[in-house]
Amino acid sequence: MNKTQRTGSGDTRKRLLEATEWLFIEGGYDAMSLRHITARAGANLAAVNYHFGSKEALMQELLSQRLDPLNRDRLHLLSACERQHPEGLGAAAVLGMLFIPAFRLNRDESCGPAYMRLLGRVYSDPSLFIRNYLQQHYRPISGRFFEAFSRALPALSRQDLGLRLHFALKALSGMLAGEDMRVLVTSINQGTTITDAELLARLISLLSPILTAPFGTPAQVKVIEQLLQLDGSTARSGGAADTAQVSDESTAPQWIKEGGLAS
Amino acid sequence: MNKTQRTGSGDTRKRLLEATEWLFIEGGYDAMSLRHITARAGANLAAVNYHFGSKEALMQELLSQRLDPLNRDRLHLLSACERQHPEGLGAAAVLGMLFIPAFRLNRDESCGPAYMRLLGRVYSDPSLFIRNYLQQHYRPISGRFFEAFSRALPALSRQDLGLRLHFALKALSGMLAGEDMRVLVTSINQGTTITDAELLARLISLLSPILTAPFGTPAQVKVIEQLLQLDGSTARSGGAADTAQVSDESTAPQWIKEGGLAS
DNA sequence: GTAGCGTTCATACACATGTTTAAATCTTCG
DNA sequence: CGAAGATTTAAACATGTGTATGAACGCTAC
Repeated sequence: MNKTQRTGSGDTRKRLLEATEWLFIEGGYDAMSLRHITARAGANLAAVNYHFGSKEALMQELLSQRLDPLNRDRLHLLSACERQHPEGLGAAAVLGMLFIPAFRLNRDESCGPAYMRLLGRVYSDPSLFIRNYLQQHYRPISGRFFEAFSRALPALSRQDLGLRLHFALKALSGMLAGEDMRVLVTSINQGTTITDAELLARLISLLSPILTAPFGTPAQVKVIEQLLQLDGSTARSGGAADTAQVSDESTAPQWIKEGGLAS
Repeated sequence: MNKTQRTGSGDTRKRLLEATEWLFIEGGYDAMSLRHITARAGANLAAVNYHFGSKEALMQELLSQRLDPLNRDRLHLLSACERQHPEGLGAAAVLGMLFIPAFRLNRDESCGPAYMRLLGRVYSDPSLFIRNYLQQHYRPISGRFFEAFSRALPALSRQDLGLRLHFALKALSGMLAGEDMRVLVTSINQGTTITDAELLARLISLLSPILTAPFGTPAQVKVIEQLLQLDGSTARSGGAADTAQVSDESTAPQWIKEGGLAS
């Protein structure tokens, strides 16, 4: 389909892709206009439609370049690990297979200047086009990993597992997209940067409880039920009713102490 | 400032607000144009600017109507509970103070048709206007709850706590915004709907480990380090190198078994 | 009835978006 | 050189957006 495309200065294509990547990382798909892209790339407005055909085709090219190697590596790593451990993998290990290739690629300069943030944007972008692209191009890999998680957590129903996975990945992409990675990297002992491996271990530590934590006990449910059934009189009356209303919540302390992790 | 505004048919204002709420829930702030709003409300295009002054003012009015009571209830509930339990609250309890008012308001028909989804949209909308509004109107309450969490989890540094809270709330808003609440409500024992209290208990069960889970052990970090340092040769070479490469990962099984939760 | 006022309406403005066109320019090779 | 083809350019198009204007409508009170 594509001709050789190797004449003249020729790097306009590359510059357009670079500018697109930056602007997408910074603001997402909708906030990234062709005029911004071409201005940043030092190219003419029509260049995008000449070299790629449309804005969506340009974005598709970028996503393909960035995401295809990632998913290929993920599948390879997962398959290889499963082959090597027929006794089964734990949920944390499967999470590792999902993240380790991303961290590997993040080290290559060839894979973009801020690979993690790019990934975060991709997974959390609200644009219909991006969501459709992901749904189409990620079906095989997501199914593959779902099966792996399902084997690692046989006690969970498939619906429950889907819910928890969705929950975990939403948290992750929201984190990757923002500036928060920096915080995650340099936090805790303030100032000292941590290695990729430590960062990865932290991520897995935060995410795997989402997959494995048991649901609330009947006792907790009962306490919450009582808290819920107190009509929200604070909203209507003034402030005097506060103490009177809350004195009804005298059944709470057991749960509050039971569920809490005081120092 | 506002006049009594009580003449003629007069319900245009209300219809505009209702249409705005629906369209915001369905697509977010940017996807919601004045022409869509007015068409859905059966009003003229100019009606928004006549009754509210601008699109942003209209949205601000909606957010104020929906969010102000929520935050007032949250603050009241937290203060009352703290007063009643001077020995301190657990992290799960503070999470409860954050969510219980939302569930209470969700029962009122007067607070909109899909209060939870509205909340999810508000917290996850990428529009600059919405984010600024939240940052301005939520500073007191977020600071207040941060202190409560900080007291409940004194072992965590403030940076660490901020990170984990951000993480947890990203997961939550991503979940609320989608259709996934339905799944959460009707899942597990397929078909049987669960009560609000059970749902709330599940949410807290999923979120509180994010706040309390310890970070990865040095042993895990070491395994991950080794997995990371294998160059991603799968990306470059063909498929024959797979088994050879992965045979280097023979140090993994300890961690994989240690970290996993096999049936 | 008619003046006044709140409300609705059709319309236009200024701007931003993705896309297209045709001319101008550059590069390459016979 | 000079023709052919690839690339760049400026300009326009069609559409969508929030906002503003001035005329028309409907009701109330004098």
